[in-house]
Amino acid sequence: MQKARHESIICTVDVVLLTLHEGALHVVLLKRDREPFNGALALPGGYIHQQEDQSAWDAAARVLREKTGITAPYLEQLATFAGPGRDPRGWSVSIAYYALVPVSILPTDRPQIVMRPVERLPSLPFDHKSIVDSAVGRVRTKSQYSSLPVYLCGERFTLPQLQAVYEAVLGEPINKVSFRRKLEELAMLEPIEGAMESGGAHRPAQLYRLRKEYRRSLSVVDRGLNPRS
Amino acid sequence: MQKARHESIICTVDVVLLTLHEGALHVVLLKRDREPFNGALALPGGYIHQQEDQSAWDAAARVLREKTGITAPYLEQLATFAGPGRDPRGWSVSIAYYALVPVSILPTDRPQIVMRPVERLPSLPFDHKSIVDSAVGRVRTKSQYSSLPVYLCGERFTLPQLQAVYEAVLGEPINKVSFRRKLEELAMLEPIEGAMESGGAHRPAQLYRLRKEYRRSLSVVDRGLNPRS
DNA sequence: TGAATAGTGTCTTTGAGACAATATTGC
DNA sequence: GCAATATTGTCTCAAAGACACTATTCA
Repeated sequence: MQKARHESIICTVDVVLLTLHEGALHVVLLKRDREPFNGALALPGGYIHQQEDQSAWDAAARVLREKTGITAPYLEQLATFAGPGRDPRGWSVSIAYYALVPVSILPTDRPQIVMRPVERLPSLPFDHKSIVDSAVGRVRTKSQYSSLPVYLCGERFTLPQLQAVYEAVLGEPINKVSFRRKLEELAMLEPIEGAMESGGAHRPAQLYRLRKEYRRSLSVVDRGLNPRS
Repeated sequence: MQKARHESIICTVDVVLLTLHEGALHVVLLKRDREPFNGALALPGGYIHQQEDQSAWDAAARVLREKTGITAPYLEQLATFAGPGRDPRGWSVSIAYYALVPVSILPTDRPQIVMRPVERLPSLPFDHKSIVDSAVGRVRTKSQYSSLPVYLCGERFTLPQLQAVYEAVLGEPINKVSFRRKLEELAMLEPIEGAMESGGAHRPAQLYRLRKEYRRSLSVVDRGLNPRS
């Protein structure tokens, strides 16, 4: 029925780290410092370490931390990419994760870490282009019915800022009234005492933050054939 | 940054094969014929075969075919389960898939293949309970906004039958008019010339089938914060 | 005061559910 | 015709979008 032995398969995790920069989704890429594809820009990734990692999520978080210094963002499994041709070293499995962070927490002092707009990706090694495209699709879909984009904002943000983030991710304008009604319904934000203004010659906007119970999770709206009943 | 060597990790695929039986979702389980957990009921699964499999999907389809005889159902990647504790043999990765089939195509002549309702699962080895629960959750969620449940029907079905399938999967009644409006909108069904009646003393229902372009894919309804614009 | 953007009220449109009328079959 | 279920029409209700009005700040 099946072979008793299994030849060793290359087992890795890759992380699609997304952020918003100049109003557009960007993916964080690293210049590789080893073969294969030494010197090429690629997703942060690495082998699973059986001694350290208690799960694939742990491995992804560790790889992200080791390669970019980023800790504990929103990090979720995307899909697994596997096959004989995606890595020149042989049959390989990559468990892909995606993460969202505000651009402000990205390290700026490491030239090997760069950001590229997801709409104009450079050529990428392995099947990393498919992985990025898949992550972007997932983020767009999930943003339609959840609070996912808040993880692209910093800790404090105004509703107009958050709406701009949603619009950048979804690539289309959103009705302001509906947007605020929906956020009200999701009940995951709380106002902070103290408004911001900076923009200047206009009414300042209320600052909000995620309520504690949503700091690391999502709020999802009901939807479907029959959300009622 | 990372170890140059990677010890061999156990790489498998598992398939959550779901069907509808007596109005309830059931998962197909196999009596294991080898260690570990010899004799226990478990998901059909097996090693990736580097020589044969061109992808993880291929491996899942092969495993399903070899273990149950079922070919080419709706088969989609679910998620990957990995860690040091889920398999007594060591750090393991299982790329899980789920499949939907009409109960009529299940083999009935093999006693090692059984069906269990997903609401009353027997105890399962490995983390197969988590995998099944995850698949059931995915199917329920996806059924809310897509045509997924049609793959639980045979090739020909009436709208009342299909509605009953949706209701069984979602676990709640659906408004008949809305249901038909939604199917109309999805535009994936076509009537077959010829009605069925069997039930007897009442008006017969029109038989439908999937339109060719949807035979192996899904139709998904728009949804979200701003489906318009 | 005027420009600019934040925040809110409300009318309109759209889509889903309720309900019921009509259609068709076997007895 | 009667029972039973399929199919369709239409009214009602709720959510989403459009639009505009008010609020607040700085120059």
